[in-house]
This record gives sequence, C-alpha cells and structure tokens, in this order.
Amino acid sequence: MVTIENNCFSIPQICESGQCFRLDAVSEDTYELLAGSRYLKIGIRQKDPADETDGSGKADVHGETILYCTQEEYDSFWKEYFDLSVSYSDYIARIDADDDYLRSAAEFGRGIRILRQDTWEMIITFILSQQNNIPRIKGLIRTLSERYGRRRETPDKRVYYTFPEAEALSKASEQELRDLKLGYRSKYICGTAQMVADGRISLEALRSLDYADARAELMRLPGIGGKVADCICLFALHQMDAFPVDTHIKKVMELHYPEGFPFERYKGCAGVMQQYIFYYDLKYR
DNA sequence: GCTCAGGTGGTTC
DNA sequence: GAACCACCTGAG
Repeated sequence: MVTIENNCFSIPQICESGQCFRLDAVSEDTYELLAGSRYLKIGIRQKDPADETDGSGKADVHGETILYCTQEEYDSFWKEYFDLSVSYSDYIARIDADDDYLRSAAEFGRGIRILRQDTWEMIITFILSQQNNIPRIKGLIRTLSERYGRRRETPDKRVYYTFPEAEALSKASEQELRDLKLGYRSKYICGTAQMVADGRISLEALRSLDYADARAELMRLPGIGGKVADCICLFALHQMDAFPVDTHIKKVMELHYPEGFPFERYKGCAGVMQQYIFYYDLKYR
C-alpha cells in the first residue's frame, strides 16, 4: 500500500478528464484502474470537509490517494504511469498572469496529470472514440477485452480482462467486430491490428521518434487522423507538445484565443494546458 | 424521426 | 486545400 499526498494529483479529476477509459469509481471513495494487463485498486481520502468552503468541486484535490500495490510495484511502474516525479505546480506557474481563462481552467483542474499509458491501448481506444461518447467507448473497450483479452483475477478475487494484444485482434474479422457494435470503426481496428501485428508499424520505434515524426507515423494507420494521433502522442508517448483539437477545444479556441493559442509560450507543456481547458470546458459547458 | 457524440477518408471544386 | 458527405450505434 502506498499513500500519496500531492497537491496536484486527483484520481476523480483524472477519471473525468477523458484520457483514461478504464478507470472507474466503484464506490464514493474507491476506484479501479485497468492498464494493459495490470489492475490497481485506489482509495481516496478527503481532508476535513470543513476546510472546503466554496463547494466548487476542488475538495478532492487536497487529500490522500491510497494505491493498493507494493512499494516495489509503485517504484517500478505506477509512479511513472501517473507522472508523479514531475511537478505540475511548475507547469501552472508558467501560465500567463494576464490569461484569466487559462488560469481559471488550471486552478479548476489542478489535480489532472498526463498519464503514461500503453501505446497499443491508446491506439485502439482513440480510434473507437471518433463520433462516440465516453460511456459507449468504455463499453466497447470492456466488450473487446472480454472477447479478445485474457481473464484475470484481482487480489479480491474479482474477475477482469486484460487489454487485447494486437496479435489477438488481428485475427478478428471485420464482421465479428461489427457484431460487437464497433460500427464503421471495425474496418479501422482490423487494418490497424494487422499492421501492428505483422510489424509494418513498430510501437517500440514510435517511442524514439520526436513529436512530428511519431504523429506522422501514427497517421499511416487506418482510422487515425491528426486528432487521434495527437491523443496517442500525448497520453501514451508523453509528447507534451501534442495538443489534440476536438470539437470542444475548437470552440474554446475560437472564443478565447481568436488570435491563436500561444504554443510557443507553452513549449513542453501545451498538452497539459489542453487537458486543463478540456476538463474545464467539459464541466462548465 | 432527428440530432449528436472527443473524427476519418474519400470526393469535389 | 477547404468544403462537403457517408459512416454504426444508442441516447435524449
């Protein structure tokens, strides 16, 4: 069991930030996370509610997060996964003092972190995300895992399924996937799984490319355009200059940054700013 | 019935 | 290269 006290680390906020589709609340103060073939139970302990005065939803930022894993598992995997060796306060401190909108967004979502998730899992997840809503995406991933993943048990003897390997998915037919309600994305999943399984795209090689090259390489896969490639670059490859622009971000950009977003100023952390904006817009819209 | 949900790919001008 | 449009599905 590992306890983390961090001002900029909130599992509920990460859960709602839309970067991870296998993190769910199972009770008010307990979450379950599936990552690749791993499972993690997470407890949330609030600080004294009397400390919270404005009821703005920031309450969960200050408190303790309990990861139900060994110190060794934390050191070797989860610490990096949650990007906990990096100070997000430093990112927030870089925000333009005159940019009221971004300052508010960052304050509102200060518990968000950019996770370092599995590349293959993000590729499939964000192909499925197009023209789709979050609950349905989660359902499709669950279905795919149950059908093509491996059955496992948690320490509490609860059953879960690992994320399907490219090899396993490459053997599925388009019709099989359509029957699972993936719709027109079925063809993309088939094509992508085959290209990864037979080595036409190397996931390992993606890690060593810079942002522009990784993005271009990802876009060779069917069903992956600029937006989805940016999501994979940010949430899996940790390319912090990736700035996925979906319909919501596009509207915010038009409204608050008609002259263009200052990417130069936020070199190395534009993706974090995107997440603050996305989450703020999602919750405030 | 119609629109919309975190888009992509193909066609057209 | 910008502007269409089809594409599965389920919820409101």
